[in-house]
Amino acid sequence: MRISRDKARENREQVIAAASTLFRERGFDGIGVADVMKAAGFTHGGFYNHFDSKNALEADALARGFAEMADVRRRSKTLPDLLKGYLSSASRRLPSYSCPIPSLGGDVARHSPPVRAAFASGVEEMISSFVERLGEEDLAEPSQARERAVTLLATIAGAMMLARGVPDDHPLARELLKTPLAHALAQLAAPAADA
Amino acid sequence: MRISRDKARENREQVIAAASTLFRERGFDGIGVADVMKAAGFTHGGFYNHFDSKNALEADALARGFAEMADVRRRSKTLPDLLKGYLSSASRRLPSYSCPIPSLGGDVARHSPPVRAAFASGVEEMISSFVERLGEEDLAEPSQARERAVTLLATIAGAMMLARGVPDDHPLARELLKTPLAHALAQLAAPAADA
DNA sequence: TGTACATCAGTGAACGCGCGTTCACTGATGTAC
DNA sequence: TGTACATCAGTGAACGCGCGTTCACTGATGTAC
Repeated sequence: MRISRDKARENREQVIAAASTLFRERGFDGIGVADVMKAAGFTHGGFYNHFDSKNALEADALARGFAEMADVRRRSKTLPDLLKGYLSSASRRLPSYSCPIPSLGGDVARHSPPVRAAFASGVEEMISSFVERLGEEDLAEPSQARERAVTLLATIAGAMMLARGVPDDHPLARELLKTPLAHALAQLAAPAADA
Repeated sequence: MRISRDKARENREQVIAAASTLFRERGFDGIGVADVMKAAGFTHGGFYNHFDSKNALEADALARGFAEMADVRRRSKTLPDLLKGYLSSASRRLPSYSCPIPSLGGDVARHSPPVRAAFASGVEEMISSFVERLGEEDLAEPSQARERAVTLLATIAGAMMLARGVPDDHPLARELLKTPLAHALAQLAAPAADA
């Protein structure tokens, strides 16, 4: 049965949304086209009406993940709040609804150019939004805001990746979230403290 | 043809060594048992004489990667030198011979308990060695050394993961190494600067 | 020390499964008149 | 506005390939006497 153009567009979005959460949870290679289509409520055959390949979906799903993060940022009142959420144990437990960088960043380096381009856009967007926040909230010297933002992203993304890799009951699981968070918050409180 | 016990043990090490570099370069899912055996100079059939499963090899290969990093650390005169090497563009280009965290950390969270246990050991070992260096080289207050080391590892591992994900010719590829490195070095130079 | 036999590391074919992709088909939608 | 036809989103079977794992076999090594 054919579907209306609008409905088809909507269905495509459903597929991307499903892929976005599933990839973050299980990795690009841990989820198949059929799994994604099933999660979106379809059979796998129709996939290629919407996407050229699984690779194309990966790029779209990654971009969607970053777009969701932008929403999360918009909902955070302050940068410190945002950091607390980012490095929370809830976030550690739920990669499907968290930043795509810790879960997919390592894989991205080995994926297709469109995936890497989507990754670069998402990373740049996160850095830019941190720069803006640092300025607005008076948390860094304007001349240092960009440097601060870049390092901050590296720290929180790295911390979450490390915390997720370690077994759930390992003391490091907690330490790898708590310590970098405390350190990041302390840095923001002392904007002129480092060179 | 049967092989001597010593030779067999040596062959096993060859397989682990090959797996260690190949997994870092292409990810656990990007390399098959047959690829690893071929790289080590064998046919794939003998694999199960040495390992219970591919999963078991993954754990051993990860541990080997961390052991190689320990060698690299031993060869670095100072912690700043070590950081420069870690965040060098050569290291970005050669994941096979670099720290397993940026390339495999994200995947580890989705792998078997033995792999995660090996990851936790490797991470703890890196943190401990950083703590030691910070103390020996007088780069941090003893009371803050552990916190510094944890955050430092998160920052450099996150930075390398981000830099590798971005396309090679993207400005972020350079910025994501340079900025966190400068920031880390500045922190070490001012050990008492933050709360 | 020498001999006979059991062991087992490595070989290469084969199995079975999952996955990305293709394809013929269906029938409601969109369009041309 | 109504009718006839073309389009195409979604279905479900099928294809082909790669991969983890198994297995019968080989022949040098290790061992028992």
